[in-house]
Amino acid sequence: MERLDEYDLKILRILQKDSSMSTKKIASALNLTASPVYERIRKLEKEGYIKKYVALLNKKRINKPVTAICMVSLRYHNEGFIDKFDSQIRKLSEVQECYHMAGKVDFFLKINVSGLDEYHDFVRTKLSKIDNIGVLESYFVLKDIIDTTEFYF
Amino acid sequence: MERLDEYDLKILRILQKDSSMSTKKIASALNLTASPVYERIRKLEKEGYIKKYVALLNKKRINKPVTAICMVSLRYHNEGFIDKFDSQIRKLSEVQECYHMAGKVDFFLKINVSGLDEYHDFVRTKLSKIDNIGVLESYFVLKDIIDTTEFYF
DNA sequence: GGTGAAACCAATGTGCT
DNA sequence: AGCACATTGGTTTCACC
Repeated sequence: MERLDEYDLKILRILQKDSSMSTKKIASALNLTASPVYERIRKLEKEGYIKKYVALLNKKRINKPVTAICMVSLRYHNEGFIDKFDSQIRKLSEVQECYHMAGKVDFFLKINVSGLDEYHDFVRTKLSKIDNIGVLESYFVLKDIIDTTEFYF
Repeated sequence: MERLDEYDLKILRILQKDSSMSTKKIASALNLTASPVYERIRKLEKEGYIKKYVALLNKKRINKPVTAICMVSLRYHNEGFIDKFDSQIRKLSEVQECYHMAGKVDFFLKINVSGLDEYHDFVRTKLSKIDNIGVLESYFVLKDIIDTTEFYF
């Protein structure tokens, strides 16, 4: 599929809001029958538009109420050091997002923990043990204003 | 999560990795039958551990390859101004995450766009139109190192 | 590309242990 | 709490348009 038509876009918009909707229900929302919707969804999966289906959990309910944003800059910036940071940060399961950035800050991290004690422990025994960290600044989330996985199109 | 036993935790771990797994398949992974697994999943939904089920899309495939992190600080910090920022930022569909922070930076934003032109436009015609913004700093993602919705427990 | 029917199989509900 | 079985209803395929 080289290009998505309006039906495909609508299917993607629905599925990224609620993937538990049945093919039948999506079909009736689009004034189609189940078969073409079923085939389109399969195609969107196969061609990589849909990465995966997941359950989103309530972080407060599962005892990870504290979110921190952490900005990291390395001391040295040759390729080896960046790759080394990459491979070490991937092992830290508290990190939900980590982006390599352009500019003064090298990495943004989003970290979920049960409380400040666990965060302290995370920084002390895990994050700060990674080689070559120059600057490390932590910020705590007071309130989630927007937190979605949807893309607008 | 005092009320959750090891089965519940395993179910949550599976569903946040892949919610398209059938009840039967989850059951056989836990050495159980479908009925108790089905009832546990219902309970986890009803009691708010599971917020929703969604499809995660491939941002490059759907033409939103550029991610920016934006740090915003307000000029004035009385309650009215914070609420006003809150209600105005929610209307901007490019923003996938927005957190109200403790400390020097007031808000972190994650923004997805099709390219730098669209980002320029977003900042010029939408973000900078919000009242009371003091500092606005943008950073661009070079590479996603970790980008998951899973919580580790 | 879409429709509708048929076969198949998972989700769901009940009753037993 | 879990298991087994029955029913409902969604998924998937396919012949036809």
